[in-house]
Amino acid sequence: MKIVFMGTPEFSVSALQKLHDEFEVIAVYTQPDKPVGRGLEVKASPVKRVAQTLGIPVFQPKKLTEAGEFEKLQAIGADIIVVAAYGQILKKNVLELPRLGCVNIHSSLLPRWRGAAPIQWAIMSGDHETGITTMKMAEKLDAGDIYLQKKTPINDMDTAETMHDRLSVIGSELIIETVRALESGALKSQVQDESLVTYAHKLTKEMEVINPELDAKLIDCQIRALNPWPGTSLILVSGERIKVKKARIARGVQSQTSEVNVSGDQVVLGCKTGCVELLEVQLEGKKAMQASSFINGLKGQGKHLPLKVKIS
RNA sequence: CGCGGGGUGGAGCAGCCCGGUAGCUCGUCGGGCUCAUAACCCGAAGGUCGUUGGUUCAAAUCCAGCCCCCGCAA
Repeated sequence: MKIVFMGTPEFSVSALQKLHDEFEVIAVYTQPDKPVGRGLEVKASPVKRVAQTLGIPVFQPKKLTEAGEFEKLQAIGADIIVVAAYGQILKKNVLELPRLGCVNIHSSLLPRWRGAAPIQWAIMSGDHETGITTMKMAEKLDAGDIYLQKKTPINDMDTAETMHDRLSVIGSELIIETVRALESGALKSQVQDESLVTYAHKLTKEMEVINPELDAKLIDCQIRALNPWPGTSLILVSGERIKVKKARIARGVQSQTSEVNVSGDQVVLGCKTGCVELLEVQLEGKKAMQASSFINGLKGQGKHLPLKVKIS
């Protein structure tokens, strides 16, 4: 069983490792190294770094459709191609190349949340569960026939990060099952119900700003969905930006809408309905800190509550 | 050479420009007040001021190098 693996971010790493343990991964495709982070250092993708330690040949075409790339892939001679957040669209010729086809690991319960940010959108929308889908890839993005699915609940304190980590592991397990079943020819696929399709479009920086004139419930979902990236921020009337790293729905407290206040030992943001308790915040250039520490710091500087939040 | 902020008792900050006495808001410990308290009052412990070197009679403070943390942008 010869596998070509295509993936790029951290999410794909555990799948690659498991596939390497169970089968023969003969090549890895990942996005080209690019300048990233402070100082714009050129960095290899997480998948590339792991592939190299495993001694698997790495290919990084800028575009899989470039001249000569298809022939290279063809020459590798895979039985199956496994794709996990690779970051490139595969054309028909590639999809039809391997004997057992191209299989994708997608982190949602398709047909819900096709697209680039399924984990985040599931949390943002207040879904109570999400999961992993493996599917036979089609030309249309995330629209292929479903092989296997596995659910996992979204709990009150789950963030995109905790879900990402859990789903990454589930994904690696499910892809093993899927490949095994495909190998034995015992796997049936199921067409997606187009009437249930929703799209999880790409996240943007603009989504990080908290609008205090929304329900506390929605703001809580936003904070958990956008953690750790792009994060969520309160923009104060004074122009200061306060990143909210951790929060939860507050109970039994009140605060004026769009104001940050202290109620008992809680630091709360008044929303349209209800309040959100701020647990961990971060100022520009500062480390994340407990909300109570933040309040201590304010007092030390002679600043006073409440803090007014800019309404967007 | 992408732009920028920061490292000061357990936490968060001020002090640095204009070198010379360690400050503020909390926390901790002891005592007091109170029917009581996360409130109030009194007191105490706890800091090689990131690190190395330089300037100086004197450096948290000025200068140079190094280490670490973080925001923006990508």
